[in-house]
Amino acid sequence: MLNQSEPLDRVFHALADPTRRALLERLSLGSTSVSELARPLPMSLPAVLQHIQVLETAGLVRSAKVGRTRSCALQAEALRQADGWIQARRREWEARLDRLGDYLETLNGGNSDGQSE
Amino acid sequence: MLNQSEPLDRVFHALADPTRRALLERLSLGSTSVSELARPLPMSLPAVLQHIQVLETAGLVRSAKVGRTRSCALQAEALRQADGWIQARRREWEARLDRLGDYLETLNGGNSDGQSE
DNA sequence: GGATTGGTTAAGCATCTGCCTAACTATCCG
DNA sequence: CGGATAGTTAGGCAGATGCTTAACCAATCC
Repeated sequence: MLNQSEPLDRVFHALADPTRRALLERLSLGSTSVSELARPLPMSLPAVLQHIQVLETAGLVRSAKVGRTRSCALQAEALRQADGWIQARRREWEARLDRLGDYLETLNGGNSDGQSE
Repeated sequence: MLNQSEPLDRVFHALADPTRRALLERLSLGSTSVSELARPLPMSLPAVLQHIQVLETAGLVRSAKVGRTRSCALQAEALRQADGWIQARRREWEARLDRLGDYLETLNGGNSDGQSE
């Protein structure tokens, strides 16, 4: 993709990085500052800033500056979107996998009569 | 990240692309072949192949060759991992957001006494 | 057997990512 | 005021990504 314009793109992309997931895990324990977030991480402050910006653009984090420190907090809404997509898929295909035929069908050559409903 | 070694990295990365999500949505209707998957997409067959390989590496799709066609099917397990991570986060922070103090705390400067438990 | 259909491999390219360092601004402390 | 602390901006670089075209292999089909 040249640029990830869709919200889901941004959310999943944000979640695809272990550093960013670590940030979210830390934030799920409570709001905190940028340098506090950066402390345990093996990288420079600017790098952490960039990760936070990615999270913020994805709508996973909101932040506000108070005095000279920036406080970051989680925002649940974006997660719900990602969750919603996954849930929809899980429902669809777990239902389907329950129908025994699908696996056999796969072994047999697939799309012969794949979508029997 | 230089390479995404962890499973969650691979799964979320795979989900971050709209083409790949479209493939999964199509596959959630039933197993099918590579060229069938490629037909509605505005890109070359090799490009679709690469997307499928990404999905397969992430454990979201399994495929097998039968005759000269390759049949692709969904695999639910990897999704459950991604889902699991999201659920854990949601539980943590939605519980937290229920505690009214957190939002105020954020507006007030954050990590002052952030993790009150 | 030769053309077709379905897939695969290889090479190349523009762009994006994640990181760094250096330099700069904006508080807050004494 | 002067120094320390917290964050921000800018520029740059190595490696990953998403795509393309061209060439190639392998089952079918006639």
